[in-house]
Formats: sequence, structure tokens, C-alpha cells
Amino acid sequence: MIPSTIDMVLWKDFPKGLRVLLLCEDPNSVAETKIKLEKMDYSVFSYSDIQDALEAILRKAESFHVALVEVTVDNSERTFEFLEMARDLPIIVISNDCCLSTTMQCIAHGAAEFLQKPLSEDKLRNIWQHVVHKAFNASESVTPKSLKPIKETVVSMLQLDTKDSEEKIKSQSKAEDAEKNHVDNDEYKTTTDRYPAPSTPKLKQVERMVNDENSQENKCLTDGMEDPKGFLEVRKFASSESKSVDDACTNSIGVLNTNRDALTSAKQREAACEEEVNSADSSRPDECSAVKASSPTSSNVNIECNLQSSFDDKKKNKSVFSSDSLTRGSKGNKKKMKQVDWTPELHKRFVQAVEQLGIDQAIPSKILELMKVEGLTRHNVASHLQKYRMNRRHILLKEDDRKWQTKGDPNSWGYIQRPLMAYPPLHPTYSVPPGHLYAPWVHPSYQPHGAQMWGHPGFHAWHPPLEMWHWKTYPGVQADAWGCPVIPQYGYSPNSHQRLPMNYNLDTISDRNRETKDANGFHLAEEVADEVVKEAMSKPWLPLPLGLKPPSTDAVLAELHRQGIRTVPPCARSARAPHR
DNA sequence: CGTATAATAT
DNA sequence: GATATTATAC
Repeated sequence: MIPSTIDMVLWKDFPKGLRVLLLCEDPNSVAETKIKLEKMDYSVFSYSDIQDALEAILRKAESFHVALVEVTVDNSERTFEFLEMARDLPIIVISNDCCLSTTMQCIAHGAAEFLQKPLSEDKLRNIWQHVVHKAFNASESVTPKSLKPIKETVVSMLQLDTKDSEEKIKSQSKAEDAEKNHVDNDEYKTTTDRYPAPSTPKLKQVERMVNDENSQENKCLTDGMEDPKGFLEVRKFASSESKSVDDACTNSIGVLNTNRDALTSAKQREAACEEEVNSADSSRPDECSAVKASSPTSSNVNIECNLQSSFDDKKKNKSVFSSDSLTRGSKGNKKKMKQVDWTPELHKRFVQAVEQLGIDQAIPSKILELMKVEGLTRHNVASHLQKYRMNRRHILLKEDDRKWQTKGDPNSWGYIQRPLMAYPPLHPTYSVPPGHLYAPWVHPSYQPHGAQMWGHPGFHAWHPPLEMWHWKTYPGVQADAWGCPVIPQYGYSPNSHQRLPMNYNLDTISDRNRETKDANGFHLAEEVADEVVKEAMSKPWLPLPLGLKPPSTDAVLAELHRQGIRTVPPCARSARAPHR
């Protein structure tokens, strides 16, 4: 299963021949930089037009290993778009502009680094580090093909550099073969950790990581895994993108990430590391691990957990060596926790699937099918659906209570308020009071990361428009509301990024969610209305929830009378019991 | 499939 | 120690 990395052909003089996409609108600048880069044996493909560069990337993304892009005050918007389009590549932005806001925005849009011009030789020479970083840290599924050889090369180099590593890796491979269904569970880590400490702990970590990566890659390849890009995008943004390449690569390629931020987030996701040792369920061997493999952070979880353990003995004892996990391993009959982390993205996919089906058609198997998330099981979906429904019910009941409380006083303020809307009217100027009717659900593990990531002192100086983050992370903002439909926001354009100024027919490529929103906007609205009506009909005793106009009292009485019903109990349970 | 409940995390 | 989340049993 594990490809023998030893057989890999080494990339001699590694950075040499690395293919660099260079994009500067100033022709002189392009030429100048190109020459510099070529002196360092990079292969440079230069463009002075964003669209040309974009087309090149989209035509053959794997032609490049890294992109060097100049941003200017004039082209920043388009450059940001470019960054988004080329997210899978490591991108270094260069600029004369040293404004923090610009820098931030570039990084936020996916740039790996922001280099101030003029470009020194040193700066240019080191751009390969970003390639390595990306090769290791991007999720398997979004890693451009061009970066895979990089990883292999680095792996090979590391192996050659360490005498006993090869053996260790073999051992690990065995361990993994034995446990190949559980890529990053406790036993796996425990097993590897049990081996005698090699020369340097850090190298050990790297090797382990490398192995993890390989195994995941293997799985992905053999599974022909689908890559729901929209789903992956955010996590990538939230985790690996934030890592500093300088920290990672300058000292030693091996120390991929030792900064505390990552460790902190590792703490938060420690749960993900803690897994069943002896996952008894062999009926769907690949699925459990595949979920993790399909998540871009999965490898990072491992990395971070490993790093974490080396930094934090207490945690290590708990998460890696705890008797608990060993016991579980021997027994192998306890519940596996957290095979699936319902990240906001995953949840969004879920919600979208549910809505696409309509609430009454939304059964686990169909949702699962629609979600197209590799490795997710029907059980996972069912479980989540259960929670989703309960939440939904809860919300509806609350609203109902409110209505009942005011039912006797049609003129009361509450009653007038009553036409409750699950979503704002399709009007640009309408905004939902946050948490008013339906509190948007934000995954607890998401925001802290973001906060940490941007929590450095300079951050608050530049206040990023909130909408921007929404756009980046939650294109269908409402999609994350529990039990609340995903609502297209017609006419709402938080900032100029939202609507692409460019004529490329590519916008849907980079932002699937926008596409979804636009393409399904009315469809979703219909679904919503449909669902609401069904809900109302199935629970006639409940108040009409969504601003549906109740029939006039006269009309109701007339109809009842027509059906022969003359007296109506105050709380008639069902209008569908028409018999006398 | 849907719900209840156990196991675990926070 | 209550609550939330997820897996699993029914």
C-alpha cells in the first residue's frame, strides 16, 4: 500500500527547475524578476496579464509549482481574484505597497507570503520553501499534481539523511498495514511512539508525518476520492494556510510547524487524535479513515498532535499513552468517538443536501448521496440529521410558544411581529437581527481558529470587513443556521469581491458556493416555501411559522361550515378531522 | 429509517 | 457536573 519512497527518483538539486509562474503587469518588472529567478535555476513562465496567467493556470494547473504575483493598488481586486483561483498553488505576492491591509488581504485570499519589493536574491531564492510547505500541508485532494513529486522528493531526501529512518518507516508501514484502516488512530500513534526514540525526535515526527501523508495519499488515490472543493476550502484556510513557511522551512524542512498557534489548535482538535485503537468495525474499512483523509486538516491533526505530544507531556500521556486508550484497544468494543467532525463546511453541505431534497425527503441515505463526501457513512448522516431535526423542532416550538402566548391578542405587538420569517424577505436592504429568530450556527471549532490565526497584535489595526470572511468561509451565510434553510441573498453584495468584475467564466470554479447560490437561489427559495407549507400542513395545530398568511377567519369558518362543522374547539388539534 | 441512549468531549 | 456531540443499539 505504501509506495516505496526509496524507489523514488530524487529531484536532483531540488529547487532547480522548479516552475514558477510570474505575474507582473509591468513588463520591465517581469523581465527583471524573471532573469533573477532564472539565475537561480528556476523555470520561469512570465505573464503580464492576469487573465493570461489565469488561463494558463486553469488550463494546466500542474504546470506550475509556485506563483509569484505582483499586486498593485490598481490591480488588487483582480489580484485577489487570481489568488483565489490559484489557491491550490503556493502563491507569493510581491508589491511595492507595504500597507498592512493589502498584505492582510493577500494572505487572507490565500497568498503564502507577501514580499516587499525590491526583491532581494535571498527572497527569491527561498520561494521553493513555500512549495515544500504546500506540498506537505495542503490536503491531498487539493494538492496540485505538480507538488506531489515535491513531497516525494523531500521525503526521499529526509530518508537518505537519516540512517535508521528507513527501517523505522518500514516498521511503521507494517504497523500501518496491520492497521491500515485506521490511518491516524491512537494505536497507530501509540505503536509508532513505542519504537525506541531515534536520533532526533523532530525527525521522527517528520517521518511519522510523512508516512501519514503517504498513507493518506494512497487512500485518496485508490479511492478515487472526490473532492468537494467548497467543503475543503475553508478548513484549508483555517489551518494550513496560516502556517508560517519561514518557521516551517527555514530552519529545517523537518520542523514543519512548531509554532504555538498550531499547538493551541491542536489542543482543540485533540479529540480528533484520540481514537479507537481497535476499531472493531471492519465492515466499512475505508470509510472511517477516508473521512479524515478527505479532510484537509486530517494530516495536520496528526502533525499537530504529534508536535503537541512532544511539547506537552501531560497531553501526550492523555492522548497517546493513556491506559484508557490501550484498554479500549484490547477490548475494542467501545464507541469510536469523533470519526466525523461536523465542521461548518460539512454541515453546510449537509444542510444544502437536506434542502435540496426537501425536509420530508431528506433521509440519511439520500442526504449522504447528495453530500458526496467521501467516507461519510449513512450512520454519520443519520446521527447528524437527528441533531438537526431536534434543533429544528426546538426552534419551531419556541416560535410556536411565542405565537400561542399572543394568540388571544391579535393586536398585540407580538402578534404583529408574528409573521415569523425563517429568512429575510428577498430584499437587499433587509438584514436579519443576529440570533433573533434563528441563531446561525457556527461550529465551535471554527471561530477559535480564526481568532487565533488572526490574533496577532497587528490584526485589529486593520479591520477586515466581516462580510469578507463570510464570503470566504460561508458563502451562503444562512447555510449554517440550524434547521434554517439556506437562503440566497439576492442583491446582497458585501463587497466588490463578491461579484467578480472579470468576465472570466471562471468564477464558479473558484467558488462553488456562489455558484450554488446563484443557480439554486430560486430553487432553494421554493424548496423552503415548500417545506414550510408541508410543515404547516403536517402540524396544523402549530402556528404558521413563515409569514404564511393564514386564511381569514371567515374563510375558515365558511369552510368548516361547509364541512358540517359548526363548533370549533379552541385548540382543535387537527383540521384534518373533518368528520362530524 | 428513526429514536433512544451510551460514550465522550467541553 | 451540566451540556453538547457523536456513535451505536434498538
